Amino acid sequence: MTYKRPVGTQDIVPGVVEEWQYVESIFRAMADDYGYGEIRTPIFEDTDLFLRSVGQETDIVRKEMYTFEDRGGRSLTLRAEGTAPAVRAYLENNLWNQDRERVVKLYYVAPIFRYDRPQAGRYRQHHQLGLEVLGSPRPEVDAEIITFAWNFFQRLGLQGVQVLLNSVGCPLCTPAYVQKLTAVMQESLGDLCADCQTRIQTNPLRVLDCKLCQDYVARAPRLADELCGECDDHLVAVQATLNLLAVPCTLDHTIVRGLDYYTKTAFEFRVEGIGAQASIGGGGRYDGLVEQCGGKPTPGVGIGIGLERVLLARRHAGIEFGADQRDGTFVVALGDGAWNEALKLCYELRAAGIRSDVDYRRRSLKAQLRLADSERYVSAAILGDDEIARGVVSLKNMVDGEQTEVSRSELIVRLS
RNA sequence: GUGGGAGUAGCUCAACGGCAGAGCACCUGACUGUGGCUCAGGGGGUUGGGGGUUCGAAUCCCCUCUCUCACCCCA
Repeated sequence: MTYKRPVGTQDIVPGVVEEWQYVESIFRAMADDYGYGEIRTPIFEDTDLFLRSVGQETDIVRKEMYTFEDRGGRSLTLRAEGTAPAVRAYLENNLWNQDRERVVKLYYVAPIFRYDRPQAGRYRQHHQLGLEVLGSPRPEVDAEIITFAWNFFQRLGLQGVQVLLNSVGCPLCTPAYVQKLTAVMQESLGDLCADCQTRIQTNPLRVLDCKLCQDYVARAPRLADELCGECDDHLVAVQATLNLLAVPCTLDHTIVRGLDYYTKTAFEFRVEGIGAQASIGGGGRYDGLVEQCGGKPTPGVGIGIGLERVLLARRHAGIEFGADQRDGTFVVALGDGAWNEALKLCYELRAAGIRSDVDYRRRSLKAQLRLADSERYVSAAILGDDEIARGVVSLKNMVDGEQTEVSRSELIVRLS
């Protein structure tokens, strides 16, 4: 083995890719039902897009981006996050169509790259199922995205999914809260963990979700209690809508998210049993991001769902996938003279939309039937000199072993 | 970036200083035109890589790579 896949990446091979396709298909079907359109953006973007949107002081920017220079000297970065590229594309393609209030609903299924140390549920290339709604400040939209994710997880059979909700305020109320928080934290600065001692300067809200410093966080005022009237109303309305739609959620004051662009609603979906990385989805509102990216002031909300973690959660929940479904007809040739005829029949079946194959190793009848069985064909069409002479095939059912003679002309109809 | 655990056949693992093995899988045959069950036989390995100690290393020591779990952080 000369080459190995890069650290933190994975090959998704036949046998496991089917469950990925299944989960993706549920997501796509639901996105369509909810009125979202798919957007596909480049796998890399100008580095600046991430620097300016995600935030200079976030871990993603500070130590996790896959940044490289192309031959033209441009600094590019592999997609570190889904929202910024979507917003960029929204502006660049004028999806808002000159109507600033137009509600544009986008979804994506895309690989995300972060230079992290891999562990359970964490990869350097992972995949996110994302939703973004641009143009609406309404709390019902926040609730729609959360409800979508909740229903998606239900549909996939995940039990015990926790929905954690919070508000990180807006430029009107957050700064005042940050001042209060900083003041309280300064009192016990020496007791905070090393990270928080710097965080309190660079990104004060992040202190709230530090696992080590929760004792001190508990003494500080809660952000949700310090919101301005508009942010408070918004949070209450999101909760009310979720309640209306029967989505259970818990207010959690430590949810602040790791990206700088969030305003008002911040939320996270967690599930136990898949390791330390328990978050299977997260997102929030970003009312300032579009403007920051050079557009007119436009509100937005979004979510990213971790595909690998959803798959992990399904496995942990004991959900079996793709048991032993059989389909198609394997063509078995008997005798040297039958191979060409078998090949022709195989292509006829394929052209008729019937899964089919032959044994290119031209082995014995026994070996061919074994192959048909292990490749999960539901039947085998046996062609020997005898059958060819009479214009028939011996059609063997691979489940019960019963065999009948079918004329070549009726075969396709019979199998369709 | 930091710390713990682990790398032996395609897979799961044994051998723990003395001839590298088992189960499963794969291939062939018993059954020369009938898969699964059974039985018999067969192919498969630079023991992750490099260096060192030793008469002798999968085994002990050092380095390195990878996997894995956790911290940090995120999906």
